[in-house]
Amino acid sequence: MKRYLDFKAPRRSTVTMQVHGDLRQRITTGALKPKSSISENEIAQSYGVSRTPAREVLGRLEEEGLVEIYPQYGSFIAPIRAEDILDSQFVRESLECTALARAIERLTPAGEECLSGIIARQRNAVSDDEAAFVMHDEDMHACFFALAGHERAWSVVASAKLQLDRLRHLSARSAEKRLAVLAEHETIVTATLGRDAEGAVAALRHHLRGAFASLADAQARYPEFFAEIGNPRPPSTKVPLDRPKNLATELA
Amino acid sequence: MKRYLDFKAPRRSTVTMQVHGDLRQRITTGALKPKSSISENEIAQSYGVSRTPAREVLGRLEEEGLVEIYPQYGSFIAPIRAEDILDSQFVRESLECTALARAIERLTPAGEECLSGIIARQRNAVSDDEAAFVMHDEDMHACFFALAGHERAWSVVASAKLQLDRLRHLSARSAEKRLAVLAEHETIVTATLGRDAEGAVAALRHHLRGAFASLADAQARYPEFFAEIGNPRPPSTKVPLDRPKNLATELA
DNA sequence: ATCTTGACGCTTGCATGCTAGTACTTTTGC
DNA sequence: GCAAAAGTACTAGCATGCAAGCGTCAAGAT
Repeated sequence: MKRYLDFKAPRRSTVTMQVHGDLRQRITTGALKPKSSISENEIAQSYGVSRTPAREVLGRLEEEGLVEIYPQYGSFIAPIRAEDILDSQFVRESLECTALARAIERLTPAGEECLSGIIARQRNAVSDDEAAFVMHDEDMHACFFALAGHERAWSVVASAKLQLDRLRHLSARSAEKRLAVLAEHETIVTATLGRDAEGAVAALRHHLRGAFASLADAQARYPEFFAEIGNPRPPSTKVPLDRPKNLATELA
Repeated sequence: MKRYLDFKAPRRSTVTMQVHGDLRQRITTGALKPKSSISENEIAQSYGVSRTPAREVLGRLEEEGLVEIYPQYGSFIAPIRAEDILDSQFVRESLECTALARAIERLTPAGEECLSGIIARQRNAVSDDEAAFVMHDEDMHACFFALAGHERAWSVVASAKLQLDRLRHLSARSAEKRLAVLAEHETIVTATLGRDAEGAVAALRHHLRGAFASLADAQARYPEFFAEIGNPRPPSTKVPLDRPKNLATELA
């Protein structure tokens, strides 16, 4: 029996990880369209790997809510569900606003500098480098969690954000919109540096809500990407964390 | 190419699901001790299945933070990490308090009855049926999310709760403690039914914090179950959702 | 013309064999 | 005696084969 080593090098990259990351990006960006078919064999062949890692990737994507697997029938890119968008928004807004408030309580000079630096870098990228702009955007949001002393909680938001990102990529992006986003970021950071917790949280909440305001519009423009109403997401492969009872029915 | 069917029966139970659920419970309840070895072959043999589902289960458990996998060396029940406990507590407290506040805004007679029923059933189980007591406990917390209209957000809390549950099972339970928990629940529900959002949230926050107050004590009593300081959880198999940059170092 | 039925192709679930890499043990060289 | 090096037993990552279940569609019965 091997024994646990308290200091152990982290695991290196595997084929499964790489394919998983690539497919996740292609789904969230919309390169792979919702409801389209995606089988184990298809993944295995297109990436030149065997069915084992392909199968594992499908399982991970299903846990993330990006894929639906129907045994003996097929697997599909999950349609976008309005309820998922709303729930993800709820999770993100709640966690991030709480984190920001706590970050302001603990704000140090080093933290101030970190925030200022992110905004400065984002301002540089606003006009021409969209990839860098998005990266700095995420940095700012993650920074709130780091400053709050709960860096790992950001990963929870990042999971919820997957669904929101799918929606975001359905809307056209432009330099004007990036400018507006930057302005909102600056408002948040300015209030944060001024220790104005209430104002900063309000600005953050407004910023986050703007991101998903396009839900109705996207639903109207791309109805084929959305789930039919009354078609709840099928339960995942993982055994449900709570008991299977449906509380909603008890409330009806 | 198969096509997506909007109305499709959910997938049935698989061997992977069953083993996953069983192992998850045995880890969170402490039946499997942190840092102990758990290999693919061991799982496969003890459950009478092949290595494929066993391997898949290990992967899922790793994503949940309950197992650590070291390639070509072995897999182990993850040690309990104080930082994980604190972050999980942060996530749960933030989401659940937000949900409760929103639930009070939307509270209907049916919702009131649902809450009262849960409390009544829990009161019946307080003295002799611990399993039922815990079940009704979870029901109440999940109910807040259902009443808030974000039932799916509860699954996020349930994930975070896994780490907290591991800690909870290190503390002895007794009928007295159950009575205290019931009293706290009653305080929360009474304030909720009275539309006292501030009081209800405060009571809930106090209730949630009591659950993890035993961290220092457990760490002192069972040091062998906890991770050494400065031994961060190794990155999971899944490609990180955020960029690998460590914001904490930038702040130091 | 319509309905039933059965063969077919495709899918995922699971079993198994092989390989490369790890920590540990033994042997070897001095 | 001791350190370095070769050997060993185990691990997880990956490839591949088989089985069971699903929808599809064509052939046949009514």
